[in-house]
Amino acid sequence: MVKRTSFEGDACPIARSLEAIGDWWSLLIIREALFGVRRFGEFQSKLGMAKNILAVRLRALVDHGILATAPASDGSAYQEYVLTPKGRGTFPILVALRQWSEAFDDHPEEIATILVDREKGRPVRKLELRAEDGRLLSPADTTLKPRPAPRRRSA
Amino acid sequence: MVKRTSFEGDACPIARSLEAIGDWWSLLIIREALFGVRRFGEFQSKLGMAKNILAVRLRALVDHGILATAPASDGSAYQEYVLTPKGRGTFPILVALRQWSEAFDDHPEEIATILVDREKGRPVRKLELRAEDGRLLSPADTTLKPRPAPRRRSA
DNA sequence: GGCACATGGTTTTATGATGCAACCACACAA
DNA sequence: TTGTGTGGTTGCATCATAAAACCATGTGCC
Repeated sequence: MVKRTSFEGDACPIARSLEAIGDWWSLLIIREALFGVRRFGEFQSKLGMAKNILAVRLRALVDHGILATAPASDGSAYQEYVLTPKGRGTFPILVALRQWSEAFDDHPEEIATILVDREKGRPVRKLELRAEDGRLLSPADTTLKPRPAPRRRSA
Repeated sequence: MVKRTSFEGDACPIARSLEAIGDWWSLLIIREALFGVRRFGEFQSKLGMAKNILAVRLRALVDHGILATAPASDGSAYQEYVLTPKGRGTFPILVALRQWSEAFDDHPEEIATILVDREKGRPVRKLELRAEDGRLLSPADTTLKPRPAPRRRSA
């Protein structure tokens, strides 16, 4: 088997999320969905991707519970693809990717847009990782621990 | 051409970052590197991936300025792969992926590790997006604006 | 120096994924 | 009923990936 190395059973949460959204198109589809895109043709024209893989990706995202198909909305009998809460939960991932580009891209002048807070129109803050008590954490300030066993009733 | 649809010239910063780290293995390699892995064989055995694509990925990450090759460190004349600042800058992306899995995975009990603050050993806070003035922002509270033209000296 | 072995890859070959174009099914309108 | 637009599926060519074999260099030991 040469199957593209599934991470489905992997214990690492990063690998698990990549299993769902780790391919070239899925995150871009989610990005468009966060901007309100819902229709097949709209995804296809905005992303400029082949229709067959768009169909495959949309199905996979629906299977993963990231998108859901809604029967209609504008009257036409076609279906739409809307984000589930799980899908909207990817927002920090997209923001992190965006901020990484903004901070480290070799040609930042080619980046066309900035993410702003809608109310004030001002750029958002950078995402930062903090400890429970509020201290700012760098990668070196963190470590991994085994997950505590889930408490069972009859234990 | 069927070439895998490069996003190199794309104006969207998310697409640009996916161009560099949007494939199956790169983020996992970076994850290992953040844990201190430096040697080819160490990446290969920990990730269980084919050596040829590991070689291709490492080269690509070096080309993108995410890893750098260091001449040695433990005496042996082999080379090592160490993260650059740009590489360490992906940390929030990995944390966001991890937290997304923790929050939405269908089988969270299979996740083996939790990210804790090294000093206290307590779980870290969730990443959150805030406005300049500190307000917590949801996706709907944000919007995109065209990037302001860079100020030139002779303008 | 010479030999075995480990490290760090490259080459070969098979298969899965991607991209494009063509085709098809259905809804809606004239 | 013919036409048009949306929303896909199917075929085929090409690319990327994976596994295993191979190879080059370094390292340890005598």
